[in-house]
Amino acid sequence: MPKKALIAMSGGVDSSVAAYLMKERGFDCTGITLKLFDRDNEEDATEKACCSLDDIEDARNVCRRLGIPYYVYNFKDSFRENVIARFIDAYETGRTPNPCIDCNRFIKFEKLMRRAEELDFDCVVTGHYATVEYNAESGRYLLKKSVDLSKDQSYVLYSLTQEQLKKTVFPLGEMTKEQTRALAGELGLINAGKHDSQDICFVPDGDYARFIEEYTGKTYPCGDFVDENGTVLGEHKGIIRYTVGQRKGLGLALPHPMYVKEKNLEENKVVLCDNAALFSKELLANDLNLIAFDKIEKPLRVSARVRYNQKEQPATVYQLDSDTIRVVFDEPQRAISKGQAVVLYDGEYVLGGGTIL
RNA sequence: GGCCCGGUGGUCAAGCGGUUAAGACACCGCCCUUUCACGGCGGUAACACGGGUUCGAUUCCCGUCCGGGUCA
Repeated sequence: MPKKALIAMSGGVDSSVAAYLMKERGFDCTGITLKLFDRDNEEDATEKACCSLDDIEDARNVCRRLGIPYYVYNFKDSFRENVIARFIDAYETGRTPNPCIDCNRFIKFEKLMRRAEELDFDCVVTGHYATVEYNAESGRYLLKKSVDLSKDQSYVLYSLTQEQLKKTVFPLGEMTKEQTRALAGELGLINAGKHDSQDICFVPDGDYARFIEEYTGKTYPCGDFVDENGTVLGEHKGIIRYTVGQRKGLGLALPHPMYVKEKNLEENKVVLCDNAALFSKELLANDLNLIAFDKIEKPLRVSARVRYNQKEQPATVYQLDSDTIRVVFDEPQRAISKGQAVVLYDGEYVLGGGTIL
């Protein structure tokens, strides 16, 4: 009796090849696409974002070619609740969310995984570039970077629990992106040349601030840009439009480039500074999820990232309580932003991570 | 009203009798990127106006207009 695999397919190359690989490995595969939201204007839905009709047609096409069943699951409600609402809330409270992490945490590996269990699937499969490895010694499932470090997505998967990792397969973890595309080409998959997704999937034009305003029907008032002394430098266009470390879009002509240092919600002010003032040495994070062990008993040396595309930085981690850690970097880090994730690594392994406070 | 100073791209700001009229910041595009950002590369864009002087005026002179300062 072959194991049953549920393949989460976006319509892109990666998950399509993942489906193929699982089939090759002898799994009884079923492809599905999550319908996460409705597009307002379908014409706008370029290949940049998922969930368009084209993407569903591509996924369906691939499944037909692979000879596996295909379904579309409607997860719009939970996506709205767990991803979009949290995304908006974060911006409204002065943080900078990472919706991809929430989508993995609450949708793909939570809601979808539960659905898969109900339907007696043995595992959930995605096209992420990362690897799950069982460690017999510790009896734990470990999350590891993909061999293609340039495409590694372990950062956005740090929230996976042992139960989730146990039932997760990432068939692309040992492949490079080039190999994936080449294989898709050999197989004649319709999306072999389709470009990678980017931007926030539910904000296809990249203007997330406009999305929030349209979605909520609110407008976010203008306020002052001030320097670190409180001197007014200009007017900002609504506090949701800025994130710590941001330079572009300020619209200010000053002698030097200026960056967002922090956002003051109470006074609706955005504080600016020069690049050097953006660095800080430590942070607190909650939403702690540890993968490699249950808790951090004593100060732990790690390398850590505070943003998706960042080189890891040496640091020491202290666990403060079951949900909170303190991370002290050896060298000050630039633009640590509330709402982004710190992810802790030991070499190729993800130890865990949390949401920056 | 008199006197003085200044008016160069969106902003700031070089320069000067003959230049492709710098640069910075902003803006736009591309690249990077399954978040937001950072970053890299490239791009659009200016001599207030009217007269002179000169072979030639952004540059010198004179007016006009507009700022700022100052003096009864």
